[in-house]
Amino acid sequence: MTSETEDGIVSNNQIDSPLGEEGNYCESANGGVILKKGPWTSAEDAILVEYVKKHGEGNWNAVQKHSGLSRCGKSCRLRWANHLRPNLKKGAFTQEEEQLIIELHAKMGNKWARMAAHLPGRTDNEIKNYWNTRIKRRQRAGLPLYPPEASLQALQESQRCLNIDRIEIQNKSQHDTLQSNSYGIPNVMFDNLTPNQSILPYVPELPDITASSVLMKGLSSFQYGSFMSPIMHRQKRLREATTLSSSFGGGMKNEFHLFDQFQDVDKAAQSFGLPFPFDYDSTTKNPEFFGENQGSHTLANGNFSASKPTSEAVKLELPSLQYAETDFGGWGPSCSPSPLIDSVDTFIQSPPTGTVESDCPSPRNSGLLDALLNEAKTLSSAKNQLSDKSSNSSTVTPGDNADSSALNICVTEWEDYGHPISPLGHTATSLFSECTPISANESSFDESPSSETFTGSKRKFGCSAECYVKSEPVDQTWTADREKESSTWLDITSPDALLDSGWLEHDSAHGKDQVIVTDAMATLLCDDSSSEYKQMAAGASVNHGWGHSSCSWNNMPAVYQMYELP
DNA sequence: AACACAGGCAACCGCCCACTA
DNA sequence: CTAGTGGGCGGTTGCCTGTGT
Repeated sequence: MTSETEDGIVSNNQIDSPLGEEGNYCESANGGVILKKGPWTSAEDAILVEYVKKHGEGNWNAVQKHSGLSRCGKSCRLRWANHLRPNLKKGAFTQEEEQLIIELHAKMGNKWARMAAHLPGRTDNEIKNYWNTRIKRRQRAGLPLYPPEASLQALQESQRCLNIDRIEIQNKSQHDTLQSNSYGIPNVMFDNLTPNQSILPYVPELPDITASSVLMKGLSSFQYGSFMSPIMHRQKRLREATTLSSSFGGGMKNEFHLFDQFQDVDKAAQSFGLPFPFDYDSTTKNPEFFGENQGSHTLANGNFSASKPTSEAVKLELPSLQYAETDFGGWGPSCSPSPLIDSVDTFIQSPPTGTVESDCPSPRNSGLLDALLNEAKTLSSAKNQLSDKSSNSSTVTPGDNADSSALNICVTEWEDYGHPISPLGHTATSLFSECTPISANESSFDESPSSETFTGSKRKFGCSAECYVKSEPVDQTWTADREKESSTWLDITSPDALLDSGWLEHDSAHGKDQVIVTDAMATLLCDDSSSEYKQMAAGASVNHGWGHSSCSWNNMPAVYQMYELP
């Protein structure tokens, strides 16, 4: 807590001594010097500012030696970065900043420092606090974390990323070395770059559906895999504070920088559950889209954030948007809500002990999903064939009504997914019903209207959001067609449903419950890889959930592990 | 008006990782 | 290989403020 208000009024008892006699002290690591903790005094600030003026930033541990300031280096660095640094903005975020934060978070996840790089004068901590507060608010209000605009933008960019990924992989397969360009990124990647991509200027536009995007499309249901990326691969975190701007501008150090960024963008968009290629217009014009996506967002709201080591219960840290939807639209006639939420949530809370990591050297190692993808890619030599097959199975046609509905998540659909044993403690239906269609003018991202609508008093937030939100009118655009669609939704939270749907088959002929991955999924995974997994799956005894698999569960690809039930 | 309570927020701490000498 | 350093991020703490009683 600062000792100084924004007007420069210094609080009492903290003015005179740089040591701040009221402060806490701790033993220094070196020399037994007592270092102060706690709030900074203005005198300390002055010392630090003076030091930085003289010596510049960096070498923070020298501050204490040279200036006599009884603060550890890190404390000095943080103080400088968060409070004393020139050009720091103080005060509330502007609407533009809020919007940018939302967009950035949709793309990056909890990459506060990187987000801060896009917000001059703002610090990562400031953004984090803002976001966490915002999350709480929206969770209570049963609102989605992201407005549709941010979702769509992130989605579009993610599609490009997927395409880039495809190209990169193709490039690798065609050239063992990356000598064609020093970064291993085809020149074509930048040819169609949209110059107005303020958020992700490095993301080029690439046309068409691709093998990897098809995979993503089909597997984006398992976005949790990639959501865990920052957790599971934290050790692989790359330094990229400057790469957002520098990578495209030529400052990129290597291809991994670039692709790590893609990975983050990737994660954001995998969750949208939108058909590919994504038709922006058809969806943005469809009011249902926004409202219905909320359902998943609401779900995600309930799952939000934080990370733990992989070996323990894992909480999600990526934006809810990123695990907002499963994308059965890519597999079936339309996009679906997130039937995996429950099961995946369970999965995440009790992940398999093994680490699903691909040996594939792809730089896009973003977690379970990427691991799967990499495996699939590695195993598959017929990348483009997959695209054909998958596009056949995913009959989404941009622009038509079916497509629009494919983007939608309807209450009734959610009711289909209301799993009685949801570990979330309530069904997806109830979660969805808590959310309210987002209005176009909510693009201000101000939650207060919702608060008023639902509560009239923040105090009332203490009550479950559904107490207030359920009174909101249900999506009136529900149609018979979509209701029909809903009957085709696959509830893969239940192995039975998988079995019923044909995705999995009992092999009762062998006298015991076995699961065989059907060709449909095989197609999705591409034939080569799936055949391998088929064998693995065939050896797994189902026992209502694959947790009792007799084959090596840890060796199962993430996509199958996701089916584990509570 | 006083009080209790809950939420918002700023700021710090601890852990971890990447980089570098 | 190791220690030092900088940096990122999750979590926590405590104060402030608004609201209801």
